[in-house]
Amino acid sequence: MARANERVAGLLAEYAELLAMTGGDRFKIRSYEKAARGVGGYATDLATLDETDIRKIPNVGASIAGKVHQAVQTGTFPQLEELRGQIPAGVLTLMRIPNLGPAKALAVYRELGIADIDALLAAVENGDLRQLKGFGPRTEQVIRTGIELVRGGAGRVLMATALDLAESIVERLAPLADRCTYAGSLRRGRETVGDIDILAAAADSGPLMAAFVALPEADTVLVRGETKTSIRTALHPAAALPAAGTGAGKQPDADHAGAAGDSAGSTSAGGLQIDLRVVPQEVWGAALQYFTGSREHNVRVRELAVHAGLKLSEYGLFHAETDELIVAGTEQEVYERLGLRWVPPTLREDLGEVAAARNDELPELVTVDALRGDLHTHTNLTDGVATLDEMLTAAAERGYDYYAVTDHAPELFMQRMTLEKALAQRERLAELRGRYPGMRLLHGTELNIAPDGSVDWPEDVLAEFDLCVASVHSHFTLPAAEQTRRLIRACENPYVQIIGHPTGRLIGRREPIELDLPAVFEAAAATGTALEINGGPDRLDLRDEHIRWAAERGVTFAISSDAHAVPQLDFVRYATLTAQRGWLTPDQVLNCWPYERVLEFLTRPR
DNA sequence: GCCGTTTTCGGCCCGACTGTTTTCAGTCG
Repeated sequence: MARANERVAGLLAEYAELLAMTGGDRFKIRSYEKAARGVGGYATDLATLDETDIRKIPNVGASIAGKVHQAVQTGTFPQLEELRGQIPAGVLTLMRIPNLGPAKALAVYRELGIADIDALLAAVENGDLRQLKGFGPRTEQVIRTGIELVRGGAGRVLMATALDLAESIVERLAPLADRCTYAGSLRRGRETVGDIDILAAAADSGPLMAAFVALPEADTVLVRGETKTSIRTALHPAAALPAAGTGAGKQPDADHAGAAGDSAGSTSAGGLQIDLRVVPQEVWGAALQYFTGSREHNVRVRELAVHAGLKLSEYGLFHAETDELIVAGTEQEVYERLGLRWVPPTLREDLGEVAAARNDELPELVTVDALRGDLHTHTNLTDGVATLDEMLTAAAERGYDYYAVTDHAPELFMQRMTLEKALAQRERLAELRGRYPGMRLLHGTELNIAPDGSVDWPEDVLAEFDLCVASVHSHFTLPAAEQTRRLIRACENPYVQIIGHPTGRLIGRREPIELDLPAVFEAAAATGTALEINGGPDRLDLRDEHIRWAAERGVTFAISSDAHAVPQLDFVRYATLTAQRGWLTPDQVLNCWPYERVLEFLTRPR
């Protein structure tokens, strides 16, 4: 089962939002937001803690510890229910619209009775919104485009959220099946998914279907059959925030692939459809291949079958004329009988993988196991919730050969970073070196790229860091030409070795900055500046197709967690899936290299 | 409501931007 931490963090964050709407004390609101981050980022499962231990979580004091304890036991706490009673859940969903915060959400609810996005759009269309104080024509337009952004991803959930849920369900169903796994776009590692497909092999589907509809996640049973059963998870405003995200507030949503659908929160798995299909063990491979997709990939593969006088379906590979079964047991057999190497699921998008499989030219894809270190992480010196020691201990447990701490730099004013703090951290890091004999410790920083492309701190300070990541954290709306110049200049900075989350997008919340991507990729390649693949579940930045473009131009990449808490070190998993979708091999990924080669990359004259 | 090499009160994440203002409120990173 998934940890209680994410669920409870969602409740605390929801309570903070409701407090913000009802005019609560702003420092109290901040406390709940911080507590939500502390709980979500805490390494230990809340379910195993008593109230005394809960108080040891950062930013959790006596009052919140009591509520957390109650929430673990009962799923909620009275003060939350009290506020839920005052504000309809739909009003919270309004806050997913960019530039629409608690004050404006409450205003449209109180003044116009608007409690969902549909009603808000209607009010924009008929001009009602303009009557409200503080709502002018510009606000109207901002809300209109914001609704488009949110709608674009409606009904889809982030890959990380879906993976957690799918793995948890597979774990519970597996004892009843010969084989059980998730398939579909989730297995292909897409950044968001519209539903979850679970496949099981069993002689008797009865017990599996019964267990499936009895899952606590099953709010509604949509279809109940012998071979296929579909459920829908409950809509719940609670998890309206990123599970272990770095900031409370807006909810990430979904991607470009927009589908019409309900307006439920998407970072939560609320309102998500889950299908379970049960097949005989003998056809496992054919069924898994079929239900993994993509549709386009399967069309291409079936085309090959037809040319060979065969036909392929979820039941197996057959002779076209005699209907004689040839193979169906494993995916490998299916692909091989068609003259193909087995195609990794992350490549199955009909983007050249079938031809590559036929010519034995598939890339040896990068894997999580191939990662030797993490080059973008934070601590509680800035906006992380774990100490340096805690992060290092967790990194060592992962078996990393090297690890970089890259806390924020002074120009991100809210983090109150100073040179003194950075230098003190560097000393502390030096003291800790002896404690981790197998892991090289790098002292880095995450710089801010100013609109003109310059970064924090003078050259002599930058020169003393082992590693500088540079990222865009402000001025997201400059024209493309200026943004392009900005990033190229950052690449040209001899002290900047990695560009962090290069496009700055937040899935479903913020569009990428406008860039001439080929120009930036060429600058990165020419200057030997690595581009990051950030594993934050709502970032995944660079994204899959951009990685491929950049790789074609000879760019080197860094697969980074950008962890702000111990559990978030796992975010490299999502970045790695994304890197696979960009066809990357370990040799193209900086942090798959041995330490000596990384050091050479970081220190070579530029 | 949390927190304390300022220890039980008085601070707390600061500054910029934007739209609707006539001096500021809301939102964001």
